[in-house]
Amino acid sequence: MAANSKFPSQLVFPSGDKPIVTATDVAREAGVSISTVSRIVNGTARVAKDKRLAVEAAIARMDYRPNLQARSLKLGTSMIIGMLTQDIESPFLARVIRGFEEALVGTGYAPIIVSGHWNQKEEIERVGLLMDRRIDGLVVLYGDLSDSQLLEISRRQPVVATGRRLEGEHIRTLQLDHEQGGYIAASHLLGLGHRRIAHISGPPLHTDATERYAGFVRAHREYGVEVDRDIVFQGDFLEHGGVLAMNRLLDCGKNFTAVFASNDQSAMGAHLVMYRRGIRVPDDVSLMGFDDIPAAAYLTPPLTTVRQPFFEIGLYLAQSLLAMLGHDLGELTVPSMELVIRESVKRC
Amino acid sequence: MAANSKFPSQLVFPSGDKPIVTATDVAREAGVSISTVSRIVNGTARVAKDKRLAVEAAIARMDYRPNLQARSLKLGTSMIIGMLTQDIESPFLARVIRGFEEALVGTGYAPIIVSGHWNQKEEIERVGLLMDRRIDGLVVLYGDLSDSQLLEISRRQPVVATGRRLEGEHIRTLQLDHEQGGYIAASHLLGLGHRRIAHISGPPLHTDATERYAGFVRAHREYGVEVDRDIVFQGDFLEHGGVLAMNRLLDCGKNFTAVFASNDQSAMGAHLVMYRRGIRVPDDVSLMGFDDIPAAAYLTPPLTTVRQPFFEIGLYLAQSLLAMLGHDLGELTVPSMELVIRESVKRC
DNA sequence: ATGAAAGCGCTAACAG
DNA sequence: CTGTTAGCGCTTTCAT
Repeated sequence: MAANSKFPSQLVFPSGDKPIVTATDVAREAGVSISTVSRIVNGTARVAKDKRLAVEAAIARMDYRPNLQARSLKLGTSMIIGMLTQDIESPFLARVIRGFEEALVGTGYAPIIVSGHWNQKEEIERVGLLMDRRIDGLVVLYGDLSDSQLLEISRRQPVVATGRRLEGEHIRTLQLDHEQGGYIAASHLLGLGHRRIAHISGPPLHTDATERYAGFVRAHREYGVEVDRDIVFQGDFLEHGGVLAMNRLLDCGKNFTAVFASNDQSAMGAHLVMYRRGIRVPDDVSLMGFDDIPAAAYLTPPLTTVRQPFFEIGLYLAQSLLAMLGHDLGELTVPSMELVIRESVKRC
Repeated sequence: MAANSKFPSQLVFPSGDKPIVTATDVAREAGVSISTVSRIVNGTARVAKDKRLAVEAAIARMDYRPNLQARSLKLGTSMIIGMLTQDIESPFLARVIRGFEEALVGTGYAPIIVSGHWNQKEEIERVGLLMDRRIDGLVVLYGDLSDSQLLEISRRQPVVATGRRLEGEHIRTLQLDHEQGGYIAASHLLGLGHRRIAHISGPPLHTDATERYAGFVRAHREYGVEVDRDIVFQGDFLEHGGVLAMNRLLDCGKNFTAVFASNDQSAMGAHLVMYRRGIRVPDDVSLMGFDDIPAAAYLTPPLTTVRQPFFEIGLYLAQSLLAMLGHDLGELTVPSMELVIRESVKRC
């Protein structure tokens, strides 16, 4: 069997020393036609037992693996899903990706991830590259692409996006209720007796951030307490923005008993500033975050926050996309936010 | 020009409503042959100005984008690089990926990332999937693949791997000097007068971890102080392992003035335990980490640690791989570790 | 049940 | 300078 030790001349050694074997090679080795090989590999039709055995033996012996690119070209489907994320280092985006990835296991689809770095031009370019590879679907995790750009993109392949609400035939969006999240956070503080609550906001154009603030305002209204705009300072959803805002807050001379940071990363920055200035959390001031990133549980004190179900968001996105691709996965449950009480907030 | 409003019948609408246009369509539209289109798109040869203009106009008008899969099939190169990571949520792996990604920008290569979750079986399967897509190169970020498996894989396409040392024609490895890193950490503590230094180790089979410990031991030897094995406890490189180890350490009754955690995540766990038990860092005990993950700078107090240049590691890996793929990028500098002094360690 | 042949979209000889 | 043609590796009619 190992008798034909000389390889057919057309076998190539692309960059390694191991020949790359094609279905044609397997067919020759097994003494059948290439169509038979294909049928066996894909289980597309019945094949006589002896041939099947011969082919399977050849496949194993030669270590044949079908070329997915060729198959894709023929089938008109790449089995790859493009993911546009903003920053692969972001703790919460990473968790969404992880959930998405998890849902894809076993489906044959593989994600290819590109980063846009919150830069519209870059995002467009990267998505273009993805589309050049004929992705079967695209998931857009936040970012600065306009709604109409997204709609246009969805004319090529199904799109699912987070952080916006959008209607379209080949597009699905997931937008959690951030207003409600902000409301939950503020209510918790208000319910514990806090009446002067400072806020570190997010990027002014980021709707997730502005909605959280809106919920913060609504909670105040319900409690009949006025929000003092003098103690809301702008952050940028990053740690450093949190330190800047917290410093300004402390320097403005106004008093307050709690601060609601628009996300955990801002809260971490604020926390550090208070540590530096000898302000104890939560004894001197309570601190509340938003997101529940992995590090939140290991701050000292562990951070009270509103949990966004990132992993489940990833799962949900994958399911929505798969559904548009014709894979039926039954009911989809929309994840919701929930208060995570730890130790950075105390009764006022 | 928009006169021919009826599309050629063979145009298909895969899952969107926008026709997918091929080079053939462009050729027809511009009144030239398909090879001319190819030549213009790739800049492969001189083409008469009028035809070039006509083709470019057609491309713009029809919004043509070459099908990379087809090109790959023809060229025998996919322009995709596979990355096997262990956990996309790991703060340090994410940074390596980011560096890698950065180095790839503009090269035409795109990474596709899969996770192995520190599970050999899973790793093999994912790498197989990657190879089915005929990746042009593979980068292996740590993991449980054996050296011989890696060598075998490198017979198909160039491989670059971290966390081990390995020789092979189509394989390059990057292994930082963790022994030296451990030495740096321990020396810093010893130099500040600490004589009883506890250690939270990493996974016992993880060579990075064992080497760090070896460096820790060497530093002690040089200072002529004995390491007390009773105050080294095993962790797992994760936060929770850090809390478990720290609790055991505190409960064992032995005294110590500093703890060297084998990585920052372990240090975070240990830090939380001390916070809980009212032990002040660094006043009561000094704490030293390893890695310098993003969160390290925002612990309270900010964590003194040994920085691993993850971003640069990513860059380096990309360069090595690109070099094997025939792209000359000049000198490669091997990044080294360095002490990052913050506030979690003080003189004893 | 199986083989021959066409063709997915593209590039690269090879002729003109 | 430009068009014709032969595949890249695969799946899938269409005959047999």
